[in-house]
Amino acid sequence: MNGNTALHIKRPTIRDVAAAAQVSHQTVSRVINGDARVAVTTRAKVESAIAQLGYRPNAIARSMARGRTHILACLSPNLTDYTFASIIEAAEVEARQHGYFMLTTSAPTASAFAALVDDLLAHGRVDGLLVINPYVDERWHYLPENIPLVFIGAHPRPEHARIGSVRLDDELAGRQATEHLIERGHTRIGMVTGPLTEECTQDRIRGYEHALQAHGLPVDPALQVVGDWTSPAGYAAFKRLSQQANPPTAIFAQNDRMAVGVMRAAHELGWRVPTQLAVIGVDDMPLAAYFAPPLTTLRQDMARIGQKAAQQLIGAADAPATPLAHVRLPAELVVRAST
Amino acid sequence: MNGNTALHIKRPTIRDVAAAAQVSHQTVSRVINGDARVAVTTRAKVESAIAQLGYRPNAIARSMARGRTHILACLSPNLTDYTFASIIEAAEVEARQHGYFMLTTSAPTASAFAALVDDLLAHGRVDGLLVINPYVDERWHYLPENIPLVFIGAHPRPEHARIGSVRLDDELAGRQATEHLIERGHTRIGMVTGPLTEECTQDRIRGYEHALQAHGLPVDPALQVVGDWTSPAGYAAFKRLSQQANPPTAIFAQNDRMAVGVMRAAHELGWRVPTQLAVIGVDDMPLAAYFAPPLTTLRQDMARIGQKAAQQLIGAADAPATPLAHVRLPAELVVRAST
DNA sequence: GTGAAAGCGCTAACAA
DNA sequence: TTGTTAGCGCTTTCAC
Repeated sequence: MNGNTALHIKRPTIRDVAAAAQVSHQTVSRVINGDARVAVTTRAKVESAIAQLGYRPNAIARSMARGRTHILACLSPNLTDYTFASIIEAAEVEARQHGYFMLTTSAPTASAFAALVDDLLAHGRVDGLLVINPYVDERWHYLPENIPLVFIGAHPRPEHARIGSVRLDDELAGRQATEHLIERGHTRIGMVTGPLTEECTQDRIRGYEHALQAHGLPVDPALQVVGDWTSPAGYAAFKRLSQQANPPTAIFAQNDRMAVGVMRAAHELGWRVPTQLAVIGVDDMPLAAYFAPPLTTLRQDMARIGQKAAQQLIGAADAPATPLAHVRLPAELVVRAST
Repeated sequence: MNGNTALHIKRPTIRDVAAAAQVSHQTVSRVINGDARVAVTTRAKVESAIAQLGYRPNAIARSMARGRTHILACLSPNLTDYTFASIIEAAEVEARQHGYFMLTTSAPTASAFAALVDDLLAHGRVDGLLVINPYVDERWHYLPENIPLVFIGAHPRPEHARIGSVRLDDELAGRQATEHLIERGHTRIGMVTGPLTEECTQDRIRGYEHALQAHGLPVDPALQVVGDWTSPAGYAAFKRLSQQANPPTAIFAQNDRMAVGVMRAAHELGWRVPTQLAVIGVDDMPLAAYFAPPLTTLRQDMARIGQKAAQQLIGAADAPATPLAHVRLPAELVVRAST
């Protein structure tokens, strides 16, 4: 058998099996769907015919008849961000264990997102949607209404009822990071944030401010710089912060990439980390331990986030009445050498 | 209109449109498929009915009738490796521009791969397969025969006819890296490789050896250490290489992550980079510029690889007779401060 | 327990 | 140029 002939072999259908087993195609359908109302002997006959012909049910035909595709889609701003990729990978694995496949798509802008949702949904291709960072821009305006939805990394706004969510407990993470720096004796703690429009940015800010207040430390707006999650943003932020009359002795960067940018700027300016400047990030990306010095950070359990999100979505896809939950997972402090 | 009612609205079908426009459903089909044989007036009537009802063709029904799904799948060892993720992202964007969606799946092991292929293919869910790193293990044994296939990162073996491929010109990259170090004056150049079973590892080794020979330098097996693409492997490799009586003054790491591991080990041992040890990697991952010192590397154009691979696969899916090609893309030297 | 009939929404072949 | 008639492979009534 070679590829050429294989291309032209017509796969057996339920009717071929029925003919071989000398039953109706309906009985075959019952067998492959595990229907109890089939005599043992009949079932055996059918099963042997299935094995003999190498029959496999056609997923498209099933989707057609049932009105469900057993395909989920994940809409992410991109696929290359390590946190997104890890979440998607875990979600996909979980989905597959429940008999679902995952279509992954990236939509860098709100309008690309809108087009994507339209394509995906209007055509009835998917049974549910995982949306990573729905509030990263205006994309949430284009959310569909007639399909199960689970957000990752954000809590649905009040107007979005019936949407599940899974995310890091960002406020707690902000508090943990800040308290760790306070415990190390720092009192002037700077912060590099994500974009202010993102909910997790706001939550991490809140955690930071609560921690300072809880320890009787002032909240100085001059110590906060807005970034965009990239290393260059962290780099620029510290160049700015370091010029202050009374510069910070520690930086809480809201993610690892910005933390790395901060360290690079500090290095260029001749500041030693951690003795002259302590730096802490969030995420625990795989290379965190390989910077100079190895980065202290708050580990986010991406695998668990993806898994939980997929579970919720599948629950809702399988049984539309399933109530959706809002899950928050804690971060774990990983102390290395940058603090 | 709220989510609840939307859930129960039955989407209009081709027949609803036909009724509204007072034509046969077949005429509607012709209109939505851009068939020329439709009178202008009829077309206008149909189009306005479509607009009015908000009709959208159902993709599943189309797949059913046409026997094609317009879905491709990408099988990757994982989704989190930056190079894989970039390739997949680009392939997905390209696919979507041609009306295809991309199902992404990760199969860490050969047996997971086999199960996946079986699920995907037997059920007739996809029109083509992108396989990243098919020779990473025994997974290539489980390749399907009756569907267009494109490999990424490896050239199909002779027994796999009719399979396309796209990859980096690994031999050239190995040569470029080595020659760059030679130009810097190094004569004892160590190498940390990927797993020897992978084709790209072998090709990069070949490029390295050719470069040495071309410059009259000896090929010393004691200077080569096998790694597994991870940072810890690079770290361990240099710890070993540094203990030699006559240790190397430069290291060609076959990817950036291992290069970073090498730099970390060197740092711990008190070797200064690049004065006492030059280090070059391959990939140009986004954080390459943020290590200490910033990493010199050979940039791999992942976006282009993914795009080319998707183009080939789509060509083959759209017209099965399309000949498949074997594309090799050159790497680009990016000089930073580690050499 | 089993089978016959109808239909999911669309495309394709053939008529008109 | 348009409409009619058959399916695609399966599930879902509803009989028997």
